Amino acid sequence: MTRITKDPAERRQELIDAAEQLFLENGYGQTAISDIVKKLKVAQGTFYYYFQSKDDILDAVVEKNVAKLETSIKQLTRNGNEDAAIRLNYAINGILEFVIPRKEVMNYIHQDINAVMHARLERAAVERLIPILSDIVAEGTLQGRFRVNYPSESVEFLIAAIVYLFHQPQIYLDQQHCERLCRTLEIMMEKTLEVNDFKFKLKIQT
Amino acid sequence: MTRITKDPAERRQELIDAAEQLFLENGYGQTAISDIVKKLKVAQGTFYYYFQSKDDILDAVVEKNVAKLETSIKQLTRNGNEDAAIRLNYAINGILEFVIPRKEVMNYIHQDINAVMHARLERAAVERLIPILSDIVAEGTLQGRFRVNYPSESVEFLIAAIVYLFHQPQIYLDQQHCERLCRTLEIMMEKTLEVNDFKFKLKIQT
Amino acid sequence: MTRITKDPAERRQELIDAAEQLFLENGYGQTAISDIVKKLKVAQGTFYYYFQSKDDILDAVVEKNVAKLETSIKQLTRNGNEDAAIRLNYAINGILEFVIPRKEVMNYIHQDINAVMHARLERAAVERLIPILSDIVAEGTLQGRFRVNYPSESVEFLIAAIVYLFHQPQIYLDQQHCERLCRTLEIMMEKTLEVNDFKFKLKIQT
Amino acid sequence: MTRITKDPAERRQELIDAAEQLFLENGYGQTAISDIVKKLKVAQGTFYYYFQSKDDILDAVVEKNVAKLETSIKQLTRNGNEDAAIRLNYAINGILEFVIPRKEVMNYIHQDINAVMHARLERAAVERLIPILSDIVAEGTLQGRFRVNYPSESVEFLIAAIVYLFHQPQIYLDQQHCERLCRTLEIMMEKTLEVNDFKFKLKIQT
DNA sequence: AATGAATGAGATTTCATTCAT
DNA sequence: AATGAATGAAATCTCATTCAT
Repeated sequence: MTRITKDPAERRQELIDAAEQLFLENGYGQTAISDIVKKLKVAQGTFYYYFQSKDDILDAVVEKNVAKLETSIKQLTRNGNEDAAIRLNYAINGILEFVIPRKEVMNYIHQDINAVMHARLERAAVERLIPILSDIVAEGTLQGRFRVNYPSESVEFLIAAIVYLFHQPQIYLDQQHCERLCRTLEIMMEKTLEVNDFKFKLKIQT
Repeated sequence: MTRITKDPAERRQELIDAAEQLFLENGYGQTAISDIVKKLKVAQGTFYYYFQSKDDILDAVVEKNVAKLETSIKQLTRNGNEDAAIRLNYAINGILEFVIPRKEVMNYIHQDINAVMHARLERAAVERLIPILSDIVAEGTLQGRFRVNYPSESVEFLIAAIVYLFHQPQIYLDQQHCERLCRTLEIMMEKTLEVNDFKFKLKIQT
Repeated sequence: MTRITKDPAERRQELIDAAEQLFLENGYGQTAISDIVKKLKVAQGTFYYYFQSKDDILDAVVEKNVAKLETSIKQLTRNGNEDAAIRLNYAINGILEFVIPRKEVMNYIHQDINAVMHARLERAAVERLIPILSDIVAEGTLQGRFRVNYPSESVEFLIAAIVYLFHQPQIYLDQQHCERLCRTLEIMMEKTLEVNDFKFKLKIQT
Repeated sequence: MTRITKDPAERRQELIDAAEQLFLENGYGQTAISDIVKKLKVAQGTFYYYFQSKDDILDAVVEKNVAKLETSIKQLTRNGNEDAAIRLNYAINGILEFVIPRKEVMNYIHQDINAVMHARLERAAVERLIPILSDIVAEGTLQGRFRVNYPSESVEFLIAAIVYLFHQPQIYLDQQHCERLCRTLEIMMEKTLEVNDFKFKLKIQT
């Protein structure tokens, strides 16, 4: 009825934010466009003014998160003068922090309710993180800090490990297991990169 | 319609098989119950005589595959007298063989069309594989074949790596990358388990 | 299909009216949503834009009728200066007129085809009529026009009698029986309310 | 598999009893044939050996109850030498006792979940009770015990009153209201039948 | 008398998307 | 830029009933 006009960019962002929240809470499949517009109290048609389809806004939500993650990790590791091991440690913790969902959110992600969004998010995140971490590892290798034959591929498996953690809902239930996983990953990194005189230190805040 | 009565177990299996194929081809969400029954030329109600819901048959499909995988891996590693490293090598290759989809199937699994089924399958497979591999690694550790602090958790990350491979559609497109990933994983295993005098040898048949 | 947009209130009313007619003709259980929308030549989804469920529109149909009945009876008895007996007589005849279905409709209501709608309608009607009639009887009692110990409960049974008539399909078949029932009810009212110098006069138009 | 043969009459009765209980608990519409046979652990087909349709067994359930009611009331009033007022009093209390559902059952009958069965039961019960009560009232009238113009029709409304009570779920919640309704009905009977030197005494055991 | 697998029509409901305003 | 009523295909699931054994 009364029509509220906003800056298009802002409106678009609002839609993305609302969608993100609902996708997290109820799952992508369980969220209807009508839920999104209801939340913002705009008309159904408004949605389609900004997005071509439901799939389209999922892309936007994913992109938003991945971009944020990318920026954050780049920021943490931007100091090229710093020790590669330290930078890598920063990066991994940055990813963990970002990616391991907060306990509250965890309630929603149970089951495979969000399989669709997860899969999309994961793929995008992996693609964007690989080059960043690869650079660090490659650099560290050049500097003799690491010794590793396939820096890029090793990074892939390192990220795979983090993705795995992300998928384990019981992380929050079993604090000890969580600790052990962190320790294990630290050691695996050490061994894999053959780094000496440095201890990786991972932390998952539950 | 002439009525064809079958042994319930057989009919049930037929339904599971048909569902599996359709889920793979078109995705879980894109497959309707009506597609399944049409394929078998049975009535819609027949489906619901055997399964409570669509979700229910997904469980059955997943269980069928996981059970097959489990059996296969147990079979490959059953010889307790054999060297733990060899048995582990068998196991990993067995999983890879089973889990990395055949090229033809790969066409369908593109995108996240099967995110739901994948997520379910993955979780179940991981749960069932961890104890098997853990046993081997633990044994190998006792025998002094491996040296590893957290056998079980290390196995988890090892499986995470395989899961990662499973998710990479480009494996088939870039043969070289695939090779490098295998080499990398072999080395990581060696280093992580601190195994000497043994070279893991992974193979992904594309 | 060319899209015809209407004032929501109007569209909603159309749906209610169509549903009412179909419920009466074929019974609630026998009426499918698709019948309703077909009748109006609107899409299936349009129904669900206005009502949450089939049950929901039944409520609306019932409410529409009960509200109409209530208004009608209030209207007939609104003159507080009039003799309570006369007002009560008006009310009862008003209810009979409204509630005893027209002969044509009667064809459909045979059997228990409409048990669900009836039950719902009845309950709602009873609840709304009791206070109106109770007021009149209570007033008449105060004025010494009636003598009755439990005005409200007596009204309940009076309404029960009308409900009973409503349930007798043979009323139309046996004109004489119908007459006798009316006479009986008149006398019972007289006796129960101990009203003198007034004869209730009921009429069922068949 | 193992096939248990029973006396047909017994099996039939078991089916009726099981159906009755389920209809009461869950409603006629909500009870599937499969529920009935599951309860008795017989095959689906067995049902159709004894009954033609679901509707058919509803008839049987209704008939069982009505017959029981009829027998019970006839039994209570069989002594033709007794005072007609006393016999009528017996009859009414007998009906109340039979018809007003036990508190436990009441939990299920809420709403219109049982509208179909109720309607059927009611119609049958009314039809069978009218002649019995009419006889008593007619006899009492001949004996000068009652004075009433339309005995049969008066009985109809009397029964209507009881049916009304049967429909009031709140009877159990509001003990006082229940009492008042009984008192009111007693008085209405007295007045309607113009009986002297006798007080009807109704009782609803909650 | 009994079994129980099979039938299949049909019902309700959902929701992404469109479009006239 | 925005509205929101309207669309309609499609999907899941129910269940009374049948019938070969």
